[in-house]
Amino acid sequence: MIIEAISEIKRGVAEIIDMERVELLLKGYFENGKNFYIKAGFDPTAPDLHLGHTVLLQKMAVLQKYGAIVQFLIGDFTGMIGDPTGKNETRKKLDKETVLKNAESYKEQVFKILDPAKTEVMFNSVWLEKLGASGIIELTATFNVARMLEREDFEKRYKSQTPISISEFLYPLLQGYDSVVMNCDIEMGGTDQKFNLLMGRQLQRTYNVGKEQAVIMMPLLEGLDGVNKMSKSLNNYIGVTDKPIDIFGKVLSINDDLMWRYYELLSSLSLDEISTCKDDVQSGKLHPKVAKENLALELVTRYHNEELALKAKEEFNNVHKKNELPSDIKEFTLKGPIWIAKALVECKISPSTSQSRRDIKQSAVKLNQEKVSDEQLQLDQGEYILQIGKRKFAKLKVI
RNA sequence: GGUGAGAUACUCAAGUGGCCAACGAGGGCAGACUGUAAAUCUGCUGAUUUUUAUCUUCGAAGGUUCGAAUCCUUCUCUCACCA
Repeated sequence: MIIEAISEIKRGVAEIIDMERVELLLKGYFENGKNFYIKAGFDPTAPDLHLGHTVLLQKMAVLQKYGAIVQFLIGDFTGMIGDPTGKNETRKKLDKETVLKNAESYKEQVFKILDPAKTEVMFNSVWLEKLGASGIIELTATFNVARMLEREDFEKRYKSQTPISISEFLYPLLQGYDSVVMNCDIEMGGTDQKFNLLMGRQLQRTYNVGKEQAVIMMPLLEGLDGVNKMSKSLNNYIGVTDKPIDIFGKVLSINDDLMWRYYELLSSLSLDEISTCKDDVQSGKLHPKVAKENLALELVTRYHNEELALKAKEEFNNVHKKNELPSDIKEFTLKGPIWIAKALVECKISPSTSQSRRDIKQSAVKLNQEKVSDEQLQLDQGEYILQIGKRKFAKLKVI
């Protein structure tokens, strides 16, 4: 029983620090029904969860089955510093109202995966605001600059002469302090969080809370481009609230290598099933597109339902194979006569008339499924379907 | 506090008085080929119905000049060395 649990927990993880502790916690649950706490921090600004987040959430859901209570921490205080991991940018502090609203939105999305009965939502401003200057000084005294600079991204930036602000040094310290206050047993995060995660362990020791958290790190899911990590700002993400057709389409647009990565980290298929599937594709028994469709179906089903998933597949094939139009094109009504380049801008499928002209010149623009070659074209009264490239559509009524 | 170097479009990075809306690379968009995949090839990539034109843009504000990303002054920010 425990052994099965362990192998399920280990699947796909990048690294576990202090595996003995994890095993101990599991043992406590299986033998005495003792629960334990798992902390995971989230940024308060972006309540749009995408599949990159779900890698982590799915793993937490697994742990919930084995006695974990998830401490879902919303970093409303640390959020204003900005995590130095990756990009650096000092953010404005959000007001309470917005934070609470975002939290609600988080819950809505998170509970598609996590068990609400075993989840506590927390805000770190509750204790960090009370910390005060003396508390912060005490905290900073536990660490030295050289150690801080050991951290890979700091080191890189330091060597490449990219500025690092002092406040960024504070971020990992505060995140670590969260662990002290929350008294958590395990903290989870992406591999890019390693330094921050270890900080919690370190500070729990320094502050003598009587335990040192184990750390479970999940790999970062690559975004649709297959290179960068999935993120909202790079616009290479699949959101859990995306429409079925969008999830389906986005999954189909990833390249074949990436598909296996997604299978491994997102699918609920067992590793054996996945490797069989992979073999079949390699031997030509299974078309890679079908394998991709199966994955897409699974994901749409998870975040919507099976019926919608099948519908999305049908729609997708209609649009792209048979060249039909998608079913839910946005509609606009404009006064005519109107210049086509302008109409494209008004329908929000082109950023400027200059861009429209360029697209027309490259015969990327279609009017009622026919290529447009005259960039001066005026549209009179009537209904039209405008299209740029393969993905941008709009329905236009000219009055 | 002192000295020196630097800031160019989404990013990196050329350009040191007119030929600069600004080389090149990456990214992005589009076309061909496909499985709306990848790879590859091609075109485009500030704005505007004055489109072989006009307007705005090379950290900010002024100045010199017929003309400035380029020269001068002040300011802001970054980095390095010294203290």
